[in-house]
Amino acid sequence: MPVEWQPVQQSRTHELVLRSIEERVFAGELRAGDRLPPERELAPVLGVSRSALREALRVLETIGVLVAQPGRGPDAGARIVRNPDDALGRLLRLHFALGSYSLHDVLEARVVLERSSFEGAACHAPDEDLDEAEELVAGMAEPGIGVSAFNDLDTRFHVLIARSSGNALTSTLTSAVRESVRPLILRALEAAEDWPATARALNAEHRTLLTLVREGSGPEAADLVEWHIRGLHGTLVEGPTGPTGPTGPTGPTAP
Amino acid sequence: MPVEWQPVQQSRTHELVLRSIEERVFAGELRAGDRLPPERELAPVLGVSRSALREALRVLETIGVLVAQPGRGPDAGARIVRNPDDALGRLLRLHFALGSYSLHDVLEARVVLERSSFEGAACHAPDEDLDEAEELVAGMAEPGIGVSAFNDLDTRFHVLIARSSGNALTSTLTSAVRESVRPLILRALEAAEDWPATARALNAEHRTLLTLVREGSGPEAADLVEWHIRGLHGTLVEGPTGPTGPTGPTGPTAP
DNA sequence: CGGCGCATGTGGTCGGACCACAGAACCGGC
DNA sequence: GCCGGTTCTGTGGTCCGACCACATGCGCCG
Repeated sequence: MPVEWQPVQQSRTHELVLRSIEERVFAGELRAGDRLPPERELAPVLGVSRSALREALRVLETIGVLVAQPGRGPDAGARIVRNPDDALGRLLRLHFALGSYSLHDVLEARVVLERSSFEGAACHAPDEDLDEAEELVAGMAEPGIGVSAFNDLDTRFHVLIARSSGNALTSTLTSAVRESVRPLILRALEAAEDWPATARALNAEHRTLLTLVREGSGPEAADLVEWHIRGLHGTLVEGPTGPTGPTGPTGPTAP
Repeated sequence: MPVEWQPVQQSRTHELVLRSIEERVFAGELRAGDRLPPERELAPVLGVSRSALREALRVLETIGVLVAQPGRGPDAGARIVRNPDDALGRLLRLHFALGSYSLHDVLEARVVLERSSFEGAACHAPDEDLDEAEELVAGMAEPGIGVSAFNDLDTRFHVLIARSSGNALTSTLTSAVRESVRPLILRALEAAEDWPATARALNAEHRTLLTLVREGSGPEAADLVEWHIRGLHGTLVEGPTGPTGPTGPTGPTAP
């Protein structure tokens, strides 16, 4: 049994186009900032219809590798860009909603990633980022803050720390994972018995976290953020992210 | 400065369609295994052309939440599925090739994720997975194994451990991150001065790792895999371009 | 010389047509 | 009555041609 069987190469046209463009990217011939030829030119060059080409471009667009602008001028047309965050966020959100990942899995991933984020931030977070984080924490400490606004600021706080850790990849992953459970956290906060007390408790943790990061206590910050996340997730319940509908994402799963 | 400005909501038709379908997923109305109406029916219902609908479906397909099959019968049509791995892999590969992430970032992410994988595997990896891992390690120990085959087996080994750790999300992330640097590792192995010795050294680590996992020594396995990964990445060089050679799909079986 | 409008080029959308494929239904022979 | 092959039907996949919206840039006209 040397090598497992591979699914035969599907040859849908737009996939071939996609592969062709991908190869140019891998080969370094297409780099961020470069512009693709106009669709009406590129399609016949590749030997496909404009529709097929457009579907391939759409794929690249959703991956965050391409943006397209109509009009005329230096900014018009299809340009190669680097914007993975939106794509990754949408991917994880959808799959979490579909039940590809259990809440427990997401919790563990968050713990692992954010521990790394805070350790990294304690080492080399620029002061201006920490100042901005301070503002976010202050915003969350506003008395009478709404659950939704708190959730927004909390998300931005964690994402900001991740970004300031100096690692773009873990930052993106952290952000996407945090976003994917955002609706659940929102529901949990809304269901909190004593919301002001909950907010105060979370804020105390945020302040301590920030202090630890400022003084460079990476391991301590990592431990605290793990406790912070586990505590919050303990109040979450697994369920459809939407407002209605019974549970039971126990459908048959993909291999 | 209450809230930052947000880019105005683009209203490209296919994005609206996408949003509409996404909402159904978030609301739990569309679940894995469900089938969408045929394109020719759905398009007029949504009030868009078939092309616009198809572009939205293509997006969902690249995200890994949809598959489409022509023909007739229970398996035909567009079905909701859960297959995030391919999508995530393609996303990270492209962005790594574009330089969205530095090699150092990927290294750190690998360390963080795989530490978690091995710790999880030490706790609850099923024996059959470990047996399969044993086979992979044995395959890598074959004398005279080629660099490419070794790289294949090595990838499968790390991905298998990740999967057996019981966390689908970190498993997917681990796999995608490992895949994204696969071409670089391949080049590094090819450039190794004494390849057989290198292979022997890596294999010794693999065997020790597997032993540690079997006996449930999670932290020790985590430390060792960190050392294992850092050692290998230390030999990598940040290649401006990527994976495959100048042209061609360079079949993975090239001797 | 300056302002205004049209020509141009871009992506975005649409409708229709045809193709390939695979199950389903049908019909014939046995 | 059963089995076989043939035809029908419905699905996604592709292609074509046309038009739309928009932003730029040029040229015309005042």
